Amino acid sequence: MSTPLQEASKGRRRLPPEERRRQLVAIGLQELSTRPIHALSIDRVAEIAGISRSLLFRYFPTKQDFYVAVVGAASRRLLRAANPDPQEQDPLRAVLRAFVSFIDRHGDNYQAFFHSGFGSDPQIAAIHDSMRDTMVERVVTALNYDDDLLTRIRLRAWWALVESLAIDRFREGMLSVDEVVDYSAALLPAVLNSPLTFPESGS
Amino acid sequence: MSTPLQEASKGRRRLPPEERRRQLVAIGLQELSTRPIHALSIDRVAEIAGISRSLLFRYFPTKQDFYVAVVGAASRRLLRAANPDPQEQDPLRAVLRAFVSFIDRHGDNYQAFFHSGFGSDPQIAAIHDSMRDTMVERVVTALNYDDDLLTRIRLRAWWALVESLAIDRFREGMLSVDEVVDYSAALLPAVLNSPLTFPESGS
DNA sequence: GACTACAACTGAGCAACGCTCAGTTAGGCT
DNA sequence: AGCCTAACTGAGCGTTGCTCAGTTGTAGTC
Repeated sequence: MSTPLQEASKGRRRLPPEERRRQLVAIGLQELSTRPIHALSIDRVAEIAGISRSLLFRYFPTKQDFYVAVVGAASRRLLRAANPDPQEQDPLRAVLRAFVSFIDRHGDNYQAFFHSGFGSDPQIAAIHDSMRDTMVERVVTALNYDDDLLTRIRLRAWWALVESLAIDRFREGMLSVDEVVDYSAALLPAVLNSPLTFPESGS
Repeated sequence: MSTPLQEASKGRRRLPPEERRRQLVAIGLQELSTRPIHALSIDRVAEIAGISRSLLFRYFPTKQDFYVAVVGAASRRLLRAANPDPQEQDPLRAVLRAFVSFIDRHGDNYQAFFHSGFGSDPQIAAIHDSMRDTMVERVVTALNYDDDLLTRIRLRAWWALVESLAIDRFREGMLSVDEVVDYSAALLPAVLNSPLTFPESGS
């Protein structure tokens, strides 16, 4: 859209670094949504960008660096796009609706980047975890809740449930966004209040 | 243990194909639990096994084939190891306890193979999905439940919650297996009975 | 508008990779 | 002993990730 991936035929070269970097990451975003990393060569990225492989290594000294940058960008894009609408009355529903409707629009990409299983790549797993934590953080904020570790564990589990619902909704296409939002919100009290440990501090 | 990964120094060669295959998969299982595929070379596997790269390609015509075989084996191992104890009174709790305590014993491996995020490798994603479906199937069987699509979606979501709990328990180490089992079981009725769609067939 | 200087860029090339194929040899059979 | 199947190897091809010495576009000065 705003940044063309391929140079115009006779097109300009010698972009400012920031712009080139963005172009390369954009290409990675596009390519890695259909292919795993080990099936994407640096040569292919360079060819699409219309530059030499060497230049790519100036921006990303290692293929892994490129990979991490692309996945980080995907994560940031999700967090930006799934930002809750501050206008909405119910802040919890706002977070949920933002996320579920993001999956509605970009479900295939989301699955490719964050739900396909597998990897055991620590850097990538860290990005994934941090993304999930940010979403949970938003829920905590929306709820004005204490966030001790146990509550965090409950909320992470609940969020995994929400994620599964959002993806199944996208795949099966038989539930509305509102149904998923309402159902998820309805389950939250049970998740937060069902007893988990026997000798709790408070209560 | 039963199958040594490395040949004994002066050791025998020329294994029967089935045994060699098992050895290679075992090596893959071990290596891929710490490293992503694109960081594991066929040369390394061959070297550990004490054979030439060429031989490996007789068993697995493609690195991807090898990868798929290893992941499939990991999946089968999980399903076998997390089999519910038929002795147990409560069949639902049996499934849960089997799974949670499997994670307890092999959490790091499970994370590496099935929870690290990422991939967008269709064959791998298919194995992951099928594994999760099998676990949900066991729950359906344990409950003697109708399994229409909507119930499946609910159960898959609930299972995602259970998975998250089991992994967090493993990572944080502050919950007992029983606490996670009881909590998960306690949440199931709410998951199954909270309204999801407005015009349901029954009720 | 030519000169300079910096930095965006390239091309040739290396080691390691996935993968192939024409062979070699171990080991069970008669 | 000799044979014959098939488990195995080694040399080698194209491609990959990555390096480095060099080239060239372009912004700033005069």
